[in-house]
Amino acid sequence: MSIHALTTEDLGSSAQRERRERILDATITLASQGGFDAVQMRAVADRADVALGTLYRYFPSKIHLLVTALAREFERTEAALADSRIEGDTPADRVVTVLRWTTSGLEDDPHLTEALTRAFMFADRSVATEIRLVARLLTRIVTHAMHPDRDEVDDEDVAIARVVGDVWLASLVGCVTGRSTTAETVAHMERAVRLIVR
Amino acid sequence: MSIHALTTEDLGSSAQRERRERILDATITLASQGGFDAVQMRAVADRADVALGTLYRYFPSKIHLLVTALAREFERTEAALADSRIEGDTPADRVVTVLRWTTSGLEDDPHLTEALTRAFMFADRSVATEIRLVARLLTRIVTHAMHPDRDEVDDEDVAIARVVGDVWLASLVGCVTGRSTTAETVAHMERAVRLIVR
DNA sequence: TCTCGAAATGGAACGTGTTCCCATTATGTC
DNA sequence: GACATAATGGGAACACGTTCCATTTCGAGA
Repeated sequence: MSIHALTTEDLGSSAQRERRERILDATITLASQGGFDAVQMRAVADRADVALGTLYRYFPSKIHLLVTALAREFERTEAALADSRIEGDTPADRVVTVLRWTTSGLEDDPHLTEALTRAFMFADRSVATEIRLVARLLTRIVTHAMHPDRDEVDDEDVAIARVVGDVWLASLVGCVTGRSTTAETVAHMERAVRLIVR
Repeated sequence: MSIHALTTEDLGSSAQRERRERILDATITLASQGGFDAVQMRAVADRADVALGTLYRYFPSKIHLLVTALAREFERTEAALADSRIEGDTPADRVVTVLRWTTSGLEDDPHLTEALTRAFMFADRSVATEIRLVARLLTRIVTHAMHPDRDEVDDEDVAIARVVGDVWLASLVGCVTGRSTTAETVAHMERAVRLIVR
């Protein structure tokens, strides 16, 4: 397995950018229909109208593919949140709002959630770059909810946001593994946030 | 894949109990030598002197196998902790002590840590029983550190312990995916515990 | 327009988790 | 001890992630 996936900048031609988008679209579609197991590399290649070898040239493994798709979703989420005013008077309230909002999005598409979560959790060191990107996005989403007005945040806030992110991920895993229902997950997250964010 | 793994109670004969233990021992040995990828079902079967079909009769998947092995490790950890006096004057101090202790154990055997963590994180609903067992053990270990004297704990404590467990798991994932070093992980966990446990 | 190197294609092939089958062996009952 | 049943052994077979290669297509520069 090669070390690096092709990043957006590497792709000169627009045909390549389009191929890349088609691949990620196909990934999301399949994931959303049948979850992690349904994202089969041959199926992704077929649906994206791309040869298997090409798929592997763009994304060196199924995990890279899914984690990159997750990063793209997060980027869209962040973009959507950047524009909108977040409900809530205190940082904790706003973080809860964002988590609720995100979680309900996931609830609407449990297969997709399962696929992306499991990929993220199963990743190993070779996916470090993509993982870091996702972690950074998640932290930014949380810190932005805490302080929508600020552009800069201090270390303390980042640490808090990371803990919130940890709880969020662990909660997702709990949901995906059937350890807890969505309602329980939301309640747990809310309780955790009120413990952590003050 | 069948739904249930054979639990200890199901195994009448001592030959069966021994086989089961041999399988789990082989799993730990292989995991500790080469991590998740080295735990290959044929290799486990060979080393445990058991046929592949028998292995699958005892543990319906590689994930069941690894998560069960993790549960056994946790049971031993809990037993070891139950006897010993835990250093620290406050609940937070004691929780930090326990996490440090456990984490250093994992640091000594990074391959094993990687194998067990990734299995736990990759598990799906079919492993719910084993996952729940592990989660219960983890919660008990933390609540016991918080209140070594009490036998009963209230809901609040359980909620707190679950958040701590969440952070611990997310930190492990961070370690395994190469997002953070062991030192960073320990620091992050410690900071989180002091935020959460009061 | 032609040429050349890079990218894409189509498909074979390999490794490992998982399933299946059936002959053999242990286990428990009469 | 003989039998019925279940458990085990041994190994082939299948599925899907991944690799590899021969061939074709594409696109930029002469």
